[in-house]
Amino acid sequence: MGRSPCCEKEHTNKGAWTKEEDERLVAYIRAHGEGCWRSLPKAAGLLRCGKSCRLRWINYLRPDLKRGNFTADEDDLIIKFHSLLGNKWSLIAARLPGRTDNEIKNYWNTHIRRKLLGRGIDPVTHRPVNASAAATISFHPQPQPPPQKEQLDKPPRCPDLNLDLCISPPWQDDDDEYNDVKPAKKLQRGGVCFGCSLGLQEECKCISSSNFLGLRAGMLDFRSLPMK
DNA sequence: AATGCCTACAACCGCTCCGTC
DNA sequence: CGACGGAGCGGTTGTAGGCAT
Repeated sequence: MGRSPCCEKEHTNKGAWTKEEDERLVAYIRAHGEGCWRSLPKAAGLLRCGKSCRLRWINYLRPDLKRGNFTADEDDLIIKFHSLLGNKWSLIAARLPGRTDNEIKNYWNTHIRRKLLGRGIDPVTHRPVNASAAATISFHPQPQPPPQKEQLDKPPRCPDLNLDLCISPPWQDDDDEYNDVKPAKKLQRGGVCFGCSLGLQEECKCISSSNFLGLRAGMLDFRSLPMK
């Protein structure tokens, strides 16, 4: 027995939203607030999936959205955040007020990726393209003997890449209790805050206050800080 | 004017996370 | 402690509009 679908597909509209649908959704959320997306469409009189309503509100209808072109400062921030966080668009969006994860993701794929490639920078590794190629080559520099069975079960590890989403002092690697914590929890349990890791925070109590990535303090507006 | 290609972005889909029971 | 269900995330797709031919 599988999970029940999030909505009755045969009774829901798909594709672009009409002005009337937008107005209904906005009016309902203004009156009742966000939340309970699954039941919202029915309550609001919309023939839409709850997920679709949530996406439309978050990415397009929310009143605090900035919209319009990205500034050069925002470009730089996105690149910096992406170099540290990877494709964690929601985390990046949380630090760019008025921007959504979808918007940043699209902007990255259509503009910034190309911009970095044009500068000869690999948009995935944030290293010069030639260096990335060299790193790839050096990863298997010589013909390798046939892998053992246990090696086949594990993906190859690149020695240059730490794929764990964790920016933290090295001592935490030896902390067994800490290693049992899921990555998302680790982000909230200490280490250097995101501002410090970028060199944007001049005075910060990130370690003592466990304010990594600004998750405890809420949204940080890095645009108010000097760019280096 | 017609056609084809390219770009940008809104929206969808499938999966994971996380709270609740 | 595991199952379930809602919410959220990230990858991908669809399509409208712009541009070149």
